[in-house]
Amino acid sequence: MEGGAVQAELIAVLAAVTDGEPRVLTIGSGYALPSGPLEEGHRSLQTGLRAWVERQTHHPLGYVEQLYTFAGQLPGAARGISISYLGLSREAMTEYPGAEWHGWYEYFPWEDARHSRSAPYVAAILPRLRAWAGDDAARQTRVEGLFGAEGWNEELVLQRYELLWEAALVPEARRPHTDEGGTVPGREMTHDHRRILATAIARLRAKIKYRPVVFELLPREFTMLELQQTMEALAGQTLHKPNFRRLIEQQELVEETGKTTSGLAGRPAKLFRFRQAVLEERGVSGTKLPRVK
Amino acid sequence: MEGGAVQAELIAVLAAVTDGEPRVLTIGSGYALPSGPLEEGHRSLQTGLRAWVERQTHHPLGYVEQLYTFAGQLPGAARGISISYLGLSREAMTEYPGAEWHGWYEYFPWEDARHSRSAPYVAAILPRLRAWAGDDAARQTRVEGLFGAEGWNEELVLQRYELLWEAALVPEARRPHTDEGGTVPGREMTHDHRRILATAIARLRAKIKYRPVVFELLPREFTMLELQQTMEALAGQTLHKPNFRRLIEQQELVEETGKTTSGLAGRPAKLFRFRQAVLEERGVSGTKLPRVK
DNA sequence: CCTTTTATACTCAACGTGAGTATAAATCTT
DNA sequence: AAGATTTATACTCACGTTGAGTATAAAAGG
Repeated sequence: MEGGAVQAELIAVLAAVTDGEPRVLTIGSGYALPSGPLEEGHRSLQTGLRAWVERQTHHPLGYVEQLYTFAGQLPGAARGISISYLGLSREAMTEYPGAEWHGWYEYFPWEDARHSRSAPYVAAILPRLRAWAGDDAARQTRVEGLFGAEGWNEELVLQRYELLWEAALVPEARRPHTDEGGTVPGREMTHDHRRILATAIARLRAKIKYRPVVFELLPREFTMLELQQTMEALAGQTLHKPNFRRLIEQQELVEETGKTTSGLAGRPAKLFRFRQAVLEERGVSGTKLPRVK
Repeated sequence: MEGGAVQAELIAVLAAVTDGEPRVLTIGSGYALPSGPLEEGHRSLQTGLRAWVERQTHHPLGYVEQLYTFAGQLPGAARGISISYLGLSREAMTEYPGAEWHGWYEYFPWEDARHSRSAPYVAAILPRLRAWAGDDAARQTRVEGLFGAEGWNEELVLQRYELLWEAALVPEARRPHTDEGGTVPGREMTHDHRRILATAIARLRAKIKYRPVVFELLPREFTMLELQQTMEALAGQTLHKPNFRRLIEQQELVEETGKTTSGLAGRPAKLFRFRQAVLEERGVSGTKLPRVK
């Protein structure tokens, strides 16, 4: 056979939102993402991925989309290809030993800008990045653009992580694995898994704005506040309540169920469900080009 | 070694726009995309891709982004993984034997909606799709949503191709390779290559709206009309001239060079170039969420 | 009964977008 | 050379979307 055959590793980022916290399913005490090699029996890449996730976590896999493929070091020192996926789940519960859900801001504390929760982390990171940048104008532009005061862009999760890697401020960037000079707060992961998680968060933050995927994370019936808080958890940003409501309504994404909540403090909230039509109707797409005729 | 090792095929869609036509670089008389297996010597996937494209077409590879990875049938009957890429090029010229540029609407004639050029193709396709859909409501919804009269969405290139495949209206869907019942106009390609091209077109049509990638396709200096016609060629749509101009100006993507065209009919046009700052700066991202504070 | 809490409705200015019109400055035609 | 043609560029106006803030409704809690 010509050309070198390689191992193909399948890696899953399975996300859920519970109690207003976005979580990710991990193995190895939060140190790794569910993953395993593509095997002969797998009829497709997604089939293989599902098999591995269910074997390692006993958690079913619903909505799935591909993230990225890259060549890298695989477990076992072999060179191979890693193919990563993002999955969305409604519940973050598991009894299976070894499988744990972790809040994803444990891994990226600087990414949770709700009520300036990330402010202290950013404040601690910035001087270290500036020191690293020194007189290099290109580095300065990147540092200020990604972590600087004006205009935090919540979609640039991966770029921020990669900048911290380049500046050797995350443990994964240290070879050999020393803590000399110190690193930045945030849970570490094996291999490239934290980078893959960053890619997943970035993708999800971008996607919720133009495709109705939040639905995959919510129960069938929910209140406006639950919907908003789920979005806020993902985006790491607080949203303007009346305008959020208006946005959802004018897009006709949801419909009333007729039921309301009860037993909680405050006025009862109407329960909504997503309109089935939306899930079928493809398209959407906000064109940004001034078409004619 | 545990787990089955597989072949990894790298496939490139290299696009350029010349004379108002978007073109794609092919081998095998327009029947295939440049491609080849990942080899031991390749330091990364992109390195491997570049090697193959240059070997097969002698064309250099500039801007490149990953498209999609899937498991499929590789040339030589082996099972393996295909990793596809989109590349952008400024010129569509090559002297190398076997390498040819082809207008991408040769492969998807129904996708060129400039001045209703695709209208006759759509008119021919629709009744055949409707016949295929029959009484199936789900099929009808898809047919009308993708090819129907109201609201042609130019980003759904892949979905339209896949629908034609399902309806067995493209030759690639016929096994064995017969023309019974007839197919729809449009150049055929080997394996999944036409599907990959569809993915590339869809990606590019989506991306030009929120990232300054057209620049990779234009010479360093260009007129507003050249910029507009390049966008129109990609989108397969005609655009409103004054509004297009306003859009470009208000986004501050370009700056005047001071020079103008000459020798051509009509009033001389100012020459523009892309602002260097844009290429660096840009986190861009138009948030669609009503953030607060 | 009044306070607190949460839900929901409404207002208004600023801005972006769709559509169309008007004017400027070249070349082309006869 | 004059007028027609072509292309470039500037301007207008209505309308819908968005950002920001305010007002009212309906429950639970003390």
